[in-house]
Amino acid sequence: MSKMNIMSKAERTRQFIIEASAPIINKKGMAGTSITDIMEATKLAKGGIYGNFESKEEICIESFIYLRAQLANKLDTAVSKGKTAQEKLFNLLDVYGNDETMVDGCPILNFGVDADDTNPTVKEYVKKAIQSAQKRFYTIIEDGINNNELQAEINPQQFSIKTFAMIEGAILCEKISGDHTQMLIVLESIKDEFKRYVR
Amino acid sequence: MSKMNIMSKAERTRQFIIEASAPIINKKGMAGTSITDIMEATKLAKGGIYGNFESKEEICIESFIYLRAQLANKLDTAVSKGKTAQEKLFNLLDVYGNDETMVDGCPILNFGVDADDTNPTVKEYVKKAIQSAQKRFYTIIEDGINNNELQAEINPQQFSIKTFAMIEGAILCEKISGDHTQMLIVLESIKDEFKRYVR
DNA sequence: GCAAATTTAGACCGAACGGTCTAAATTTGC
DNA sequence: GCAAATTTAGACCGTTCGGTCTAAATTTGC
Repeated sequence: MSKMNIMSKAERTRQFIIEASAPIINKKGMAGTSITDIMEATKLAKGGIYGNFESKEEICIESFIYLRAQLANKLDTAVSKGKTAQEKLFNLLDVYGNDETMVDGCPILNFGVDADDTNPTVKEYVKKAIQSAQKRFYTIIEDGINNNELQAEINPQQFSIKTFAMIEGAILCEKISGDHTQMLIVLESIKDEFKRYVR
Repeated sequence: MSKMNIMSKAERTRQFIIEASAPIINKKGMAGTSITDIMEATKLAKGGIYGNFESKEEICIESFIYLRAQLANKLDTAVSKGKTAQEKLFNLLDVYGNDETMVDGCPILNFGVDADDTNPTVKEYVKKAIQSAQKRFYTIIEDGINNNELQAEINPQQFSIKTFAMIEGAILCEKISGDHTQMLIVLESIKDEFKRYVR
């Protein structure tokens, strides 16, 4: 064919399978998602799947990596658009507060709970994802202190751990109760707490 | 036999199956737990299981109800041992902070994430469990205000939502990272925030 | 545009799945 | 302690599971 591409056919198909599978696995869980589900979502036959992945587990792992990267990009972009620590933090929180972002739920929460007692490989990836999500908050605070934008009394470690935990918990409550106001209350109170330390 | 019991044999067996299955389902998830797992844990054959339950789903539902009741009792007991709002809250938080309590993870978190997109019945039970867990915090604060132990500026709704979310998020982080200090940091900062409103 | 290499369809596999059913074992009421 | 009722064991069922394999289709390099 005259069409050319940087990625080989297999690489493109592989990526296509990941993108089609990720939201399903994120929703139904690793054990709850069957190869048949993935076949239906991709309109590929078994050979098309197993020619590109050696196991369902590999698809699950790559799906988490993909979802996590997507979300991290979105969050990093939001942060980078702020100039001050306050702008960065509030932009970041607003992404978490945007309904659209978490339509299928947070992959860290979903894969974390799913893999915790069943899949050490995925668990390790989730662990790294949690660390970098917390670090995103940490860095904003730390920079704010160094800039003299924030009082040195704010504890970046404590703030980042609290904030991340509160958001993940709020995602759970929001999804189960179908009530977005819980997330909004949480985000507002994080902002209020932050403001106490703005000089 | 001469042995008598308030519960019939079937009722006792049913309860035994629930108690044996609940920790497994809490760990491995509903889809991830097979009837064979339950047979092994109970040392019962299929007939012994299906003579007492009409489906795996029913076992899952009853397992959640059981785990939730166990946890609620533990938490309510801790609260009842406090005289002041502060004692009640701190006792409650200390149960969450006790490693032993959540050995297999929080059923609200585990079943919530698991059932969210897959099982509306379980989801509804989790929703009720979240509401009553939040209410436990709410009531402590509300009573504290009415007693004049707390300043009226504390917002019970906001406090209970934040606190519950933070704890659930901390359970996730703790289990994935294997680091109990995150939970301790969260609990300490909840206590610090509370103290700001003590008269 | 053609031959070689890669990729995909789909039949096929054994194992495990949730669930049923009957006969044996056990509990129960008296 | 015995007959009736209940409960349990485990063989059995059809379905679905994850995964393999070969032949056909497609992409690739030249």
